[in-house]
Amino acid sequence: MNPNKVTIHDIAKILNIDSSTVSRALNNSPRVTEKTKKKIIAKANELGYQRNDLASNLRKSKTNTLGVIVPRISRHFFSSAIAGIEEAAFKMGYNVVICQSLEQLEREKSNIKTLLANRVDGVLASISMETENYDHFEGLRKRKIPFVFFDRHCNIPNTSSVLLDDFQAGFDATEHLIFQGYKSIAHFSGPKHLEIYKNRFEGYKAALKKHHIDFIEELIFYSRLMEQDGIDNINKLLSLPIKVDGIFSANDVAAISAMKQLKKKGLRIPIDIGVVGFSNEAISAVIEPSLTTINQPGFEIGTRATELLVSQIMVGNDSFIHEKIIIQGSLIERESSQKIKETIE
Amino acid sequence: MNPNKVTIHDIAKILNIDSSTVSRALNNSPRVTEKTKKKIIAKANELGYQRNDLASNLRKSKTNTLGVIVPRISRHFFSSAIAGIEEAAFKMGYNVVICQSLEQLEREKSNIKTLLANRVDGVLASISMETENYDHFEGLRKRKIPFVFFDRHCNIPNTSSVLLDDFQAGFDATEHLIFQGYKSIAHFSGPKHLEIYKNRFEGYKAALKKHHIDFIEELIFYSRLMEQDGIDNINKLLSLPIKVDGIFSANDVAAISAMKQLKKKGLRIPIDIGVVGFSNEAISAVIEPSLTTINQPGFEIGTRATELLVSQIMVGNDSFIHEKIIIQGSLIERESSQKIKETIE
DNA sequence: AATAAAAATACAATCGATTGTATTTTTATG
DNA sequence: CATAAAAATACAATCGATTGTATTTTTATT
Repeated sequence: MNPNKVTIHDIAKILNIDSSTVSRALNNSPRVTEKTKKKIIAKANELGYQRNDLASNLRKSKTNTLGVIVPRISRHFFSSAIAGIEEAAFKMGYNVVICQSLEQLEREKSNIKTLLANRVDGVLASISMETENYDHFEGLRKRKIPFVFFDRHCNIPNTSSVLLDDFQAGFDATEHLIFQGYKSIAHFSGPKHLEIYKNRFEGYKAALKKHHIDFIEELIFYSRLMEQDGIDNINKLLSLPIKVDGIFSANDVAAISAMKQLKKKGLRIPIDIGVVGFSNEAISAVIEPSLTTINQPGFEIGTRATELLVSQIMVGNDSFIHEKIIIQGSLIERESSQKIKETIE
Repeated sequence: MNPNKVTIHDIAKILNIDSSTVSRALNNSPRVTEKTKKKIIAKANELGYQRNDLASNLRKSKTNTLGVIVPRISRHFFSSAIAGIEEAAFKMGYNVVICQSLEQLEREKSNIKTLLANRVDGVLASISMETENYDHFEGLRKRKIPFVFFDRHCNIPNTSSVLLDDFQAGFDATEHLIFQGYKSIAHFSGPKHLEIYKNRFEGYKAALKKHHIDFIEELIFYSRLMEQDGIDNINKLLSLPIKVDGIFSANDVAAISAMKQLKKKGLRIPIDIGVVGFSNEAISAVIEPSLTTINQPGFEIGTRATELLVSQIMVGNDSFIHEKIIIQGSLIERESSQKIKETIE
């Protein structure tokens, strides 16, 4: 017999008992004697029985599975968040299904459809850069499937999310540059509709204000913060009539390509210009000069988001407590912004 | 009504037709009139109907889902392989479920159990460093679930796999060092039982032999090729009575930490010692000096493996054609091994 | 208009496990 | 030993979709 086809009915027939007893035995129900349980479990192992979760989940209308949607799994922040999610989910008896939107709205929509069709018990999501319309998430809500945003969230009422304190991190990054003596600081921001970039930008502005530095509109560069964008931003920046001596980039990828371009143009980092990134990608510690950046505790954000989600699944009705958890990032000071030290040496 | 609870029976009742007709209409069966189809689809959309794949898959005993097991999604090679897998799977109408073994045998086993319970149609796997026993894969075979290894495979008969030509790549890497004038070349190898490391090692030996360089057992360092291992290897290597002027590391991670340690010990790369890695991690292009390495075409390996797996699923019986596909890697020459250039300049 | 052929739809079993209720068996008590 | 109470197991419906077969309706032909 193909062991993949072994069902509780086969076991029941062989042992001449009812399949309901087999089911209960395999689920360790107190309604079955130890003796019978042993017999059943032994036979199940012998036949290589493997429960069919499709049938089980269908009957229970519960899959014990959480869906995760991230822009890309290869980004350091997301892969560590996923590690945290898997860890927390496993502890609480949940499986995890991972989807990538690859920063595309259409993919994100289709991810949600797939998760829906597979009846996941809840969804954890970090939205794509293209996502400006949130109807697909409203669809989840209509179907009463709890969801929690982490990091990149949607600004829609009554949703739970676990977020980095992007304002504070943006503030810290900028103030660090100011403390180091940089005076004319540009900012590389991401798509305007994304809350995280708005908040990092607001933090930047607040730091300037605190230190009585004029905010100059021309020093803000919007892009998708991809590799090419960092290069383009530098080219634009160098053609400005204003002399810039510091850059706070809202991600590391753009910061790193910007540094390369700066070097190519003959500028010295951190002496002529200081650079601070955001996310603490693995590369940032290795490049030369190493990149000062904000560390986002991905693992913790993942676990917290998962715990929040599971607690909402447990409650099980509409009366979720829609909670926002704010996690603090931390500035990692590296070479790319050490004007003081470099100048002294 | 909770839209998540809408079934074909609800639609059938409302329209006063049979649920089988609804099912056929939604699956675009020719057995239903266009007029009826339109009516049904309209009502389905109105109610926010979403097929329950659990029920559908249970009935069809086919999930249209492929399971993927990788050591970690954060490694560049694996995330690009996954991109290739998703691309190919999507084209052929399959979903993909990703699992991480985190290099642990126990996790790998439990991944297989989960995939089995969820009745995936096939499995793509790259085994963990701990995997020396292949019983869990034999379990898949017993259940007649096709599987294909990619990159890190098991050397068991009658399995399909898509592999890098590790021998050739190891040969090329080593010969490149020899061409550059390095004469005493050490090799950092991985766990002995993994085929990929065996083959890279064999390639190394073959290159030495071709160029009449004696093979010296002491110059082979086995480890798990993690960050710390690169450092440890250098310390051991520098304490040898033999002067080493080249290193071929079986992965980039160990190569990079080794370079750091070499620099710390005052050795100049590539003048005093040349280094070649393996895998072409993103960091390798960015560090200084940039690392010469072997590029593994992850995306292609992913698509090829997926195509092979799906073809075996299609055949559907035991008579799989167990195929091995060998893909060529390519040497990417960067600064860490350019003795010739550096010496001339 | 009658009737055969074809088209459209309805019926009913099925996938495999779960679970409330009913029945049988065992144990305890007078 | 009788009988109630408790324990163990059996029965049967159910989750939601699919699909082979049966039935009804429509269309075509004479």
